[in-house]
Amino acid sequence: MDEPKKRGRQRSTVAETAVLKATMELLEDRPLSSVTAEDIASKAGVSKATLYKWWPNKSRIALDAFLAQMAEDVPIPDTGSARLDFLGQLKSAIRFYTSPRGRVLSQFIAEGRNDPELLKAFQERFQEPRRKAVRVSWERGVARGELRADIDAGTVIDLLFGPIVYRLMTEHGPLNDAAAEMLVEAVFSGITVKK
Amino acid sequence: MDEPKKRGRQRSTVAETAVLKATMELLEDRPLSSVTAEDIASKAGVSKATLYKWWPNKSRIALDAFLAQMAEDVPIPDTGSARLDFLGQLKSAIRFYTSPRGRVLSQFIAEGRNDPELLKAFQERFQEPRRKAVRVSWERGVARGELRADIDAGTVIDLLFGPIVYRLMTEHGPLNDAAAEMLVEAVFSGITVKK
Amino acid sequence: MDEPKKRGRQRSTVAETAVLKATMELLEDRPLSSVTAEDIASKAGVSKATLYKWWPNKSRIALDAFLAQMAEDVPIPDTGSARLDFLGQLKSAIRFYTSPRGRVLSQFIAEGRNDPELLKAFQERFQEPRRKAVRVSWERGVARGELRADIDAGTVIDLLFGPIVYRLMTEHGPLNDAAAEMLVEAVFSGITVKK
Amino acid sequence: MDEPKKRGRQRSTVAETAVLKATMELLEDRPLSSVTAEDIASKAGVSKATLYKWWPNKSRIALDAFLAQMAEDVPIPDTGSARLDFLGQLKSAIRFYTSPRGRVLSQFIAEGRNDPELLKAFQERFQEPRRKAVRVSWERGVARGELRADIDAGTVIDLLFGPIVYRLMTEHGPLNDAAAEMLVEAVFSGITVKK
DNA sequence: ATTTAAGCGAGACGGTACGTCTGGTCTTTAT
DNA sequence: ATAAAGACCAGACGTACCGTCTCGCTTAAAT
Repeated sequence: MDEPKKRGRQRSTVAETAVLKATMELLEDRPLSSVTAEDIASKAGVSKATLYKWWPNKSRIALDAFLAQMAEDVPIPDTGSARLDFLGQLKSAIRFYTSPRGRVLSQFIAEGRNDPELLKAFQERFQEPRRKAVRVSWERGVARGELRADIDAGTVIDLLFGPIVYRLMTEHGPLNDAAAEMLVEAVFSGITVKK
Repeated sequence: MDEPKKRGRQRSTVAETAVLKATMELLEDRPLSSVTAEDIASKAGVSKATLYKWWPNKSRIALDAFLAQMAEDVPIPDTGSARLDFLGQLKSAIRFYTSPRGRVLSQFIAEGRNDPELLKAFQERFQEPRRKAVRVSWERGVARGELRADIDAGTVIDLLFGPIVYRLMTEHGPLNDAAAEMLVEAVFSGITVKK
Repeated sequence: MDEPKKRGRQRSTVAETAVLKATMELLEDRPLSSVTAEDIASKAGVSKATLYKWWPNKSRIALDAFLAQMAEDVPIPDTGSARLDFLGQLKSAIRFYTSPRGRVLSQFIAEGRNDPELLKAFQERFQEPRRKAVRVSWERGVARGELRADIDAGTVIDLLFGPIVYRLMTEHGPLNDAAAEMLVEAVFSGITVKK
Repeated sequence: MDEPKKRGRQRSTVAETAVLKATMELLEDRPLSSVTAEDIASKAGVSKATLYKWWPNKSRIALDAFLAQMAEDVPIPDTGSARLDFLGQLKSAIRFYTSPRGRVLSQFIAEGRNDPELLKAFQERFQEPRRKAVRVSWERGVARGELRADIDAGTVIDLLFGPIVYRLMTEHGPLNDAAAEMLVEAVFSGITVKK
């Protein structure tokens, strides 16, 4: 590789890892707003200066911590049936969103309201890869002639994931396998009565 | 009436109105997190003590300010067609969400992550009445035989409004009349190819 | 008196007194540079915000603390003999400078090197009153015909107090009654051999 | 020569000189407290580690920088008149103290309040040689019968230099040739009226 | 008419987190 | 071995905002 191998002390991977790990553990316990930079620093055994040397603020540390423990690449199911593919994706999304680690996600969406940079980073590094995976399933279904070519992928993705995100944020409805199944059924068949 | 007419100086409606008005004006400019209690107090010509006498915290002032300027009751369209009813409701929701005043709404959902009380109040006083209006349309459609009786109203409401809230929170897709039409089309007809 | 009695909560004299007292106690133990604002706040049972509301920085708190425990007005001895007056003033200055509280004084002169505002305040509020008292003694001596009218008071004051301040700052010589007597003898009689 | 020529890279005299020069230039501009170790390192083109390898702390670098640019040995005037000798020494001291480089001196006295080691080093390496030179003049004057043998040299030195140091530290009076002359006149003749 | 129980504006206060800064140490690679 | 680069820790700094509190004034029902 063409790494020029910088002079001087190298960035401590130990410190970075410790920070991300400590942050994630704290976030599983309590909301980002109640985790302080000092909490992170002391739990990670790192100085606050180091935190602010590498990250612009607390939220970005949290985002990195969150992403670091996510699988690198998003699996794309291929059952041969678009419906089953989507159902699988929905169910696994729901399972993750409702896990201790996944709950953190709603914090980023919330924090994104006050921090456009964070929102952008979150979109690029978390949302986009996942939306892309769904898009692939969609295109396969269209290619197979199962799905309507006249609807755009973005609309469909939001149709499936919007309700889930909505429930994640406001907790007004169930988030479980049954919910996934109902959504998929409605989206696939439509809500109207067929003659 | 059964007002015992309390002794002493009465609560100043002038002050309350001024607070709600000032708050709303501030919220149209910048996010709740950057509006301070002092900002509100000084803009309203009111003391901070008065604020905290009547509201438990800043967010609840904001919520009251937001609700105060909303129409008392939610109109329920009745065109005779469930599809047109929903389309109208969606479009008007989108128009509101994207207005200066409507944008504030996302702040409450965000703030709700750290403040369960606020979330609850927001749900009861804002969400529920609107969801109820949609539910009425749904039931009319079912009664008319247009819509499937085997899908529950909650699922359908989230199917229509989830994508919009999702886009409101993360700004990843368009929020306009066209989006409303695409959503309604997909939800009504389903996404599969009919033979 | 015509104090219009300001509206709102009055400045807490309790807090102010506590701050000054705590600060002075800390300063008797260790140098200003090692006393932190937080030390003062916590020892005084006051918040850091209150500190910075009333004082621009730590040094000014220290100066106020120092001055608060000094006698309001400087006594001017009047023995009828300029020599005895000066000797008394010198001895009591030395006694104070070498006391735990007096040692703090050198901190202000030192800190004054980095903080012109502090130096100015220190001069006006501590030095000037004391120099004035000596000046009065000087003028009495001149009026009585004991002391030379052709030397200016400033020079004489510095001749008496310069050596003491010098020793206070660099600790290179004794600071006691004997030193005061030697200084006075030399200054009064001159250092040359009289025929 | 018999230097065993140690293995490895030799201590860079270039680096040392650069550090001292850079430090002195910085100190002529602004107080020691606002010159950071990093300022010195970067201006000297040297790493901070090198600084702390050769000097225990910032103040000691400054002291070395200050002393490096002073004449090695202090001239001892010998006009045959103690009064003229002292006057010359006083004037040249004042001229130096008020020069850009000389002003730095007050920083060491100030810093000495928090750093006894520094004070000690400053005394030994700067003060003592200068005091010794004055002491020699004093002894010559005593030997010639001009000056009183019953006053100790330390007292006289402080009588002459104390006022100057005092004015250097608190800037309350003039520091110039005229001041030197007034001091010498007062110290030599005494402040009392002779019959 | 007088009391008395609020309500209110002004603004001080304690608490607590923020993000910045500097001093001084340590690690890595280059000389 | 010594240097330059630069990451690192410790911990103080001064600022900001929250929500509470105290003060003295005003208002209006109850006496």
